[in-house]
Amino acid sequence: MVFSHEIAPGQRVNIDALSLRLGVSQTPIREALARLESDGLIAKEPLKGYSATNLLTLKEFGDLFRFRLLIEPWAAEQAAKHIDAHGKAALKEEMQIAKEALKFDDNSKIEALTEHDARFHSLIAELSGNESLHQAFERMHCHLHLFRLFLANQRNLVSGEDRPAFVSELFEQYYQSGSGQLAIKQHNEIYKAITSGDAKAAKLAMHEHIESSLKRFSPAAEAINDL
Amino acid sequence: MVFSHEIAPGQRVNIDALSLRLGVSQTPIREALARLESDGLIAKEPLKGYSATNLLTLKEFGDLFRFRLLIEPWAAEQAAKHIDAHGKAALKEEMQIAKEALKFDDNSKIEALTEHDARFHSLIAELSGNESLHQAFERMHCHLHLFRLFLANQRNLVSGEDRPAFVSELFEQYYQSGSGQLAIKQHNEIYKAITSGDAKAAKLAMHEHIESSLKRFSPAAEAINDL
DNA sequence: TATGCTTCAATCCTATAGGATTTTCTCATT
DNA sequence: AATGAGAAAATCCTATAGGATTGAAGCATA
Repeated sequence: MVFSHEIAPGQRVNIDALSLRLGVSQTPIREALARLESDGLIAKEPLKGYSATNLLTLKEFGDLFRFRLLIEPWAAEQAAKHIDAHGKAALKEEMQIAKEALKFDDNSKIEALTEHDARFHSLIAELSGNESLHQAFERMHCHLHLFRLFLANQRNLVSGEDRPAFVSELFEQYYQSGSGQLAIKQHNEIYKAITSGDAKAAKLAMHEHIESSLKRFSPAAEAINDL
Repeated sequence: MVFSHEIAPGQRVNIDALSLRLGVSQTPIREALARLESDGLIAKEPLKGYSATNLLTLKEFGDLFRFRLLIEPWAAEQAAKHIDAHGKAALKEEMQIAKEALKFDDNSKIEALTEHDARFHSLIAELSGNESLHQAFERMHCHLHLFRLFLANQRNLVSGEDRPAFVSELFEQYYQSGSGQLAIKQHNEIYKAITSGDAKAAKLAMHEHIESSLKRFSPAAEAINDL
């Protein structure tokens, strides 16, 4: 419900209402909220209640990408060093899904590519073989994922002239057929480097991909920060 | 209770018993366990119950240190770049505590230095200015902290001849007055580099400190893994 | 008209009880 | 003596009810 913005960023979460809505009692609701709090998706104020956390601020957005630039190129490098048949198959399958997704229509394509991107980076974190890195990545990545789902949601909700310029720009530059396959091309570079065991190339390709990503999303992050 | 080994690694956690023991009902117990599960300190098996997670395996131990080698030198580097008066004061105070702790007797010294080490590294992660890194560090570090508290506990519990060799060796090498101040010396190197704004030196000093730490603790990690 | 106090509603927080599942113990059979 | 089935105990899981705290509305007074 947080990811689908059924519970919007900043919105308060009523335990009683959720309990009725989902047809379960309050105890399992409270457990779930406690877990989400650990993930940073829900904030708790004692004696006041729970509420969904706000979207990333501009600083948090920058911190997240600088952290990604620190750990993900290394993860790709390690993945290239340790890659095996099982890992190759998993990567190949994920790339196949991405290629199929490019044939979808706009809305479906955006949704499919967003999900693909999350799985692709998560997979490489896993293939790094370092459990600490993998866990750290997963915990961090859900915030970025939420950020992008928010953008996709904005594109669907706000139609025509009311739609903020940065939203239209972002999606036309990124997801449309022209340069829209850019991310997939970059993923493919990373994929080839890892499966061929070229650690150095994998590291470099990941670094460039994340920097490219940062440049694309920065205007959106700034616009959201000013809201 | 997990940190103090009142709940030992691997031991099952009975909700009813905890509820009686702490004088509260089951609901707040369940919430706390849900949070600890997110931290990886407690594991849940549905319809079976909760139990404290086991100590780090040898692989997890290695993963954790390789991850530290990736993020902490960078954190020290960033801290040196962004250091301000407030940060300098905090670091200075922490180093002062460490120097005082060296005067304590054996048991108190070990306890104090373990706590100091946790705070020192955490502080630098914070001073890096990167919130993503700081959070990732905190989540990971509690496992290492638990690992070392376990060692300190072993030293207290197992007396004389029954004490495993690696436990005695570790503490004599590390905490005793001879080379025991090694970690503090290394901390001091890092401290000086950061406060003087020498980013390169801070990064290097942190890297060497963690590698040194890894060498000291590896025998213990292997021995525990074989238990 | 603005400020402060009181009262009421909403919501969180906790406690207790009952149903469901798992585990363990006992007993009978091979 | 060992194995399998059945029953009982332990434990988890959920639901409901009541106490405690917070926030807002209403009223009186300066």
